Order: sequence, then structure tokens, then C-alpha cells
Amino acid sequence: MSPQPEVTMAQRKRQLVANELSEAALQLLALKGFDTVTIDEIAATAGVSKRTFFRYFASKEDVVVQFLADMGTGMRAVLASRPIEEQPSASLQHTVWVSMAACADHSDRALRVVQLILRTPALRARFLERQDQWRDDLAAELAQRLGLDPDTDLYPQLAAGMALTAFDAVLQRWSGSDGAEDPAELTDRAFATIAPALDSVE
Amino acid sequence: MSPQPEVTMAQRKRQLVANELSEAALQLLALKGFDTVTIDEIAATAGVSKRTFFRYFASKEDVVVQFLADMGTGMRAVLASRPIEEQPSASLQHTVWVSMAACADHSDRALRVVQLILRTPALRARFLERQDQWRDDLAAELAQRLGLDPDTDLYPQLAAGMALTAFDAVLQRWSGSDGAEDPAELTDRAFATIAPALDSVE
DNA sequence: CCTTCAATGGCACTCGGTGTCAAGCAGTTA
DNA sequence: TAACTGCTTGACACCGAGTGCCATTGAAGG
Repeated sequence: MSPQPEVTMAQRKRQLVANELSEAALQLLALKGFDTVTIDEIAATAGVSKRTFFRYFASKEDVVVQFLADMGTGMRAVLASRPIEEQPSASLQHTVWVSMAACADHSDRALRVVQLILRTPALRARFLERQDQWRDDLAAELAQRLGLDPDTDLYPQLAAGMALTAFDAVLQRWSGSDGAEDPAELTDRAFATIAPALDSVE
Repeated sequence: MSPQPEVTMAQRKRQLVANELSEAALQLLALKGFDTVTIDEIAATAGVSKRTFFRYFASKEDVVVQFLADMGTGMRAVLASRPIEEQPSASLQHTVWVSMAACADHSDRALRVVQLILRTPALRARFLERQDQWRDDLAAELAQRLGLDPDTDLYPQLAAGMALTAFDAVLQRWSGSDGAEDPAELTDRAFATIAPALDSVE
């Protein structure tokens, strides 16, 4: 009768502590501001020690930004899954659209997190850092798809940068409207502006 | 007989200490890596105390990134100085071109600094932060020039983002080639790709 | 000569972050 | 039940970044 449910109890407990920590951090940071809240405070609220906090998260910023971790590899995977015949603008638009949809899905938590990130300089900096890595990933994938040499052609890097510029703009509007504006429609509008540059390669 | 040469000796000394600090930091950081060098070390090399270091620079990253400080306001000023009839792509291209030219001018120092920034994660993060502010500035200037409402139109933000994407790509190539590639030519190529999107507004 | 003011150095302190170690506890084997 | 193993935890010491405070110095100025 399910002696080993594939996940040991230790693993479940670990996940539980991570959630506890994450939730405590989010609440405190949103309430009191990023730099007035100490890690001891967060850890104490979650009922663990400061040392344990750092066994789950690498830094104070990471508690908030961590949920964006695999979004980068996710974006590259989505882009890679598009048909090769598709126009770059369409492939990239779909890629951004999927990420926005992921946010809008659990908009309860995602919206709070995004708003906190965008209005907190230290967190926004980490977010930009992540985006920078995503750009490299997308550029590499684009170069491969189009058979371009990323060392001579500027296109992959520029196209990836434009797509993420669109993503950033859409995310900003979406969070600025408290989730009221439609992510899909915003994405459409942004790519309507950008597309002429993305597809101008022959 | 110029009793007050407009600059007091205290001011000159201040500038001198700043240079000393900046030079010591650049040399040590490039030599030993960003995180293995302590601020005490930098200060000692420059012949001052750690406390004095923080009277000149807000953080360890600032010693390196500081020289980019007014580049942002500079870019906005350049954009604002372009004739209004000019196509946005041309105005923005010129704006980026001026910044690159500023780098290429004192390429002795600028190249070292840029290379250090781009290959050091902590410094690159600060650089991205700065760029983020520049984007806001450029977007605001664009919106004003074109009579657009930045709260409804996505164009200003997107156009500014694309221009800075181009700037980033060009800077990366330039520093990657140790200054061998021509900044002006790189800028031309980048904007050749981007321009169709920038001028598609009617 | 005396005053004023800015720059400095030293010191103590907070906080983020890390290495280390001993203790607690689940699961396993005898 | 006892012993062993492996993982998680808390406590402690420690380092470096960054700040507040105060006493000292030295240049400028009356």
C-alpha cells in the first residue's frame, strides 16, 4: 500500500519549508519594503534559522525572483518547438505569449510577485540579469534555427533583444494595470510594432 | 592675476583622490577578479582609508560603472537635439552613434572598463540597471517628440528598448574585438536591421 | 593669531552571506 | 532494542560591504 510514494517524506518537508519561507518573504517584503526587512526576520517568521534560509535560497532577492528561474529555459524550449518555416516574428511572439500566459494563469501570486519586482530596484536588477541570460539563450536558438553565425550576424542577438523588450513592455503594462489589461492583446500590439524588423531578413 | 582660478585647491585634490581610487580599483579588479578584491585593498592602494572610499563611491561596483553616469542624460540630450522632421530610426541611430564615439575616443581607458563590466556579472548587472534608466529617459523624450501618450502607446518604450538593444549588441562586438571593429559600421549594421520597425509608425 | 569648514581616519555597528560542527531524527540492518 | 547511516537543522564564528559618529588635521580667511 504505497510504501514509497516516489517522494520521500524528507522531500515533502523540504518543499513545505521552501513554501513557508517564500510566502513569509513575499508578505514581509511587500508590506515593509525590501531593505527594511532582514533575513533573520523572514526566517523567524517562517520558523527556521537564518542559516536554514540560505540552504534554500542563495540571497534575499532569490526568494522573490526564483520562480522566474526556469522561465528562461522554458522560453528557449517553446521557440525550439515552433515549425522552422514560421516567420521569426510569429515564433517569437508565440514564445512571449506563452510566458505571459503562464503569469496570467496563477495571476493571484504572479501579479504580486511581478509588481514587487518591478517597483523594487534591487529586485528589478536581478530580473534584468535573468533577462540578459534569456536573451543569450534565445539568440543562440535563433541562430541555430536560421543557420546564422552568431559571431558575424547581429540579427540573432537583435531579434532576441527586441522580443524581450516587447516582453518587458507587456509585463510592465500588465502589472501596472493590476492584471486588468489582456496579456494576449498587449503582446499582439507590441509585436505589431516590432515585426517589420524581425522578418526583414531574406 | 586669477586669485581664484574658479576651482579651489580642495576641489582639485578631491578630483585627484577620485582618480587615484578609480585607477587603483580598475587595475586591481581587472587583475585579481571582482570578488577577490576587497575595498580595504583598493583604498589602501590609493593611500586612503576604507571610510574615505565610500565618501567618493557608493559601492564597489560604482567605481567602475560611475563613468557611465551621465551617458544617460547625454543620450537624451542628443536625441532632443535632432530635428523633429527626422525619422525616429535616424535620430536614434545618431544617438547611439554619439555614445559609441565617446567610448571609441578615449578607447584606452573605455575599452578596459567596458570589457571588465561585460565579463563581470556583478558589474554587468549594474550596467543593465543603468541601461534600464536610459530606456525610460529615451522613451520619455520620444513620446514628447512624437506627441504620443506613453500610457497608451507602446511605441516609445519599444523604440527606446530596440535602440538600446542595438547599443548593447554593438558595444559587445566592439569590446569583444578589442576595439578592432569599427563602432560606426557596427551601428549602421544594427540599425539597418532595426529601422523597419522604428519607422513603421505613420 | 584665531576661527571656520571641509576632508580624513578610526571605531563601532548592522546586515548579508559562508564554513564548520555537533545534535536531532528518519529509515535500515542485525 | 541497539547500532549505523544519511539528511536536515541550529548555533557559532567569521568575513566583507556599507553606515553613523566623532575627534583630528590642515587649508582658507578675517
